[in-house]
Amino acid sequence: MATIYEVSKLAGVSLATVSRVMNQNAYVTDATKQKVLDAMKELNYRPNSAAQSLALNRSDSVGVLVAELDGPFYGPVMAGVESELRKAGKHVIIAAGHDDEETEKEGVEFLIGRGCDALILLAETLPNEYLIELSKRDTPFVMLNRSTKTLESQCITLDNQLGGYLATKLLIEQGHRDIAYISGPLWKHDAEDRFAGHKQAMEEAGIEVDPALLFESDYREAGGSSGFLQLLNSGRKFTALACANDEMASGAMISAVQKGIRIPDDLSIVGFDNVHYARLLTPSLTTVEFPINEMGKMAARWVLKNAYGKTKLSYNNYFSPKLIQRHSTKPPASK
Amino acid sequence: MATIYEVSKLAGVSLATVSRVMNQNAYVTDATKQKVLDAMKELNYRPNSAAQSLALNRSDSVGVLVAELDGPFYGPVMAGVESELRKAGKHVIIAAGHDDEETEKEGVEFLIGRGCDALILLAETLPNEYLIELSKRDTPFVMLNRSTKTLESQCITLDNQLGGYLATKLLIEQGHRDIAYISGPLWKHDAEDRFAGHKQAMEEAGIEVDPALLFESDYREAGGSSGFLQLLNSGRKFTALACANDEMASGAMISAVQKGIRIPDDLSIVGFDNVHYARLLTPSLTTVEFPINEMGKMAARWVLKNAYGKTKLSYNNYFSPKLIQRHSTKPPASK
DNA sequence: TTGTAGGCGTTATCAG
DNA sequence: CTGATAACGCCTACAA
Repeated sequence: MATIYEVSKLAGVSLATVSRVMNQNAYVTDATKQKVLDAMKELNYRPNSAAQSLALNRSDSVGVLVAELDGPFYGPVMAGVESELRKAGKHVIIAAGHDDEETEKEGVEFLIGRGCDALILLAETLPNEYLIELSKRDTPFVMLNRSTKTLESQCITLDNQLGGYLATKLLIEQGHRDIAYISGPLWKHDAEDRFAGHKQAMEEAGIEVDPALLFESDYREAGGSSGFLQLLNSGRKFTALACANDEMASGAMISAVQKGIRIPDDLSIVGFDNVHYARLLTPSLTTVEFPINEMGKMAARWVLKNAYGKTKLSYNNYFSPKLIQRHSTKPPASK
Repeated sequence: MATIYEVSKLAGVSLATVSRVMNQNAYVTDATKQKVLDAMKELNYRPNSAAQSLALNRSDSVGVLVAELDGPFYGPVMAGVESELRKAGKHVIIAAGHDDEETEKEGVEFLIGRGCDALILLAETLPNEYLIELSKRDTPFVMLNRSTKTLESQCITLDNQLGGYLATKLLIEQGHRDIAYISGPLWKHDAEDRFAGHKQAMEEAGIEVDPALLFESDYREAGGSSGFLQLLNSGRKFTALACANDEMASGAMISAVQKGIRIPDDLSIVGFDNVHYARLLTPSLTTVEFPINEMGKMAARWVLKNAYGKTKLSYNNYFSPKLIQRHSTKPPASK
């Protein structure tokens, strides 16, 4: 690979001049500029980014940590981040945290070690203390779907509680009173908030939250299936089921159908996230929209603004969920 | 950030020694080694990877180019690649090509410019000539789901034709004779191959391929919907439909249901890829498995072997598709 | 076993 | 406007 030195020799100028035309940050005669450009073309010159990073103390790459690289939720985040960052000439380095504290920490160190200029973290298991420590180091970072008190300005969040509230409220408005709930792992902040929203809606309607109609699951499809089955076996009747995410809702739906339960006639189901395939289920799933792609873009803009000094950029760091009504919910059959 | 120089000073040794204990590639007294280790800990030292890259001419990162970062197909590829590479201490840099030739080329240059040691390409639009040119440059690369004659050893492929064949053959074996086909964009190699498999099965059964029962679409759900509708409006009867991927199959399925067509009673549908949600559709979708996650891992191993000299590693570069029978297919209703 | 010194490819600060 | 030259942080012969 050609170096800047060879280019300068061929063009008959000094390296400094070559560097100048590359970075267009200083005046160079059109004539010499042309000579340099020609030389670069002829040698098929590409700057060595490691050398640039070293000299500039900046790598033009930002690290993204998500739990998984596949799955209907994380894909759109990365897509949003990448599209926005790429436009700005920045690179995306990705690490998966697999919902494991140790792995997530390793991921962060991995990314920092790689010289990322900033980090975008979608991490559930990292303890607040760790994040606070991290904020004292030199790599700026922004968090998605997580709110840490002392780091508010670095958080891009969705009002999960409102989402949970809207979902259950719809059910109530439709006339349901016996409403079961399958939550995500309650140590996760968003699961906790969504559940709080559910309770809020119930209380507001004067309905007591029956512990027998609650099941704490894992945000996964299989977990939704087994949760539903447990609820069913408990013997307590319910005409509606709210799930803390669409994956569990789809699992529950599959299990319900297998048990001969008709949806929404015998049972209404509402999910959360509005993943891509929610619309494809039969019946199509009523759910709460989580604008995760958009939030990914906002995270990217946060980075552009706060780590790359693009001060003109603006971004949102608070999003509101919206209810998406489809066909998995309807008023309960009158007895 | 502390540098190797500060560590050496604190430990009272030379930089060379520090470097040696870091890289564990030369003998160092246990005593001095300990001193160095202590100093590193105390300063919370992390090597600067840009400097390492510059000195070693190696970045320990590999570039991955896929069409999209979301979607049910690409996620599992990245997950496979990342998991395998991460184990080996390599980083993954991701770029999206968006199925556009110019964007894909930019992506490749972007990745090379970033100093990737190797590339994993899942690119449909890059012309063979470009790839051949690329193979003459210094960054080794492997391609997924694409076979370029002169670059066979760098291709990890699935037998798409066999897959297409299996899908249609199932339909035929079930007694269908009037079989419609919605293909992917035929300029894509895999779409072409899958379609070839379809024709092969038809011919083998002595059934003529009726052009009125073919529709070339775009591999997307909406394309499957509109394709199906066109087929329906053509007036030609068909009792089964093979789609070149699951996304189009799901689109077709949705449209069929909206038209009051029962699946599989009135119409059998088979897809391709076995994406995650194929199982969640109603009825669950019969399809052809594309072990894309596994193939991603293989690509990673190719890189480890061919770009990082891990010669002991072995990998497969040829995969066979398997039919996954579910509930969207059954013998046609007897008239 | 340990230290010295040169080099990796760029950028940036000075002079000129 | 252009050219030396000193960083940037690390690796690796070569010496000691």
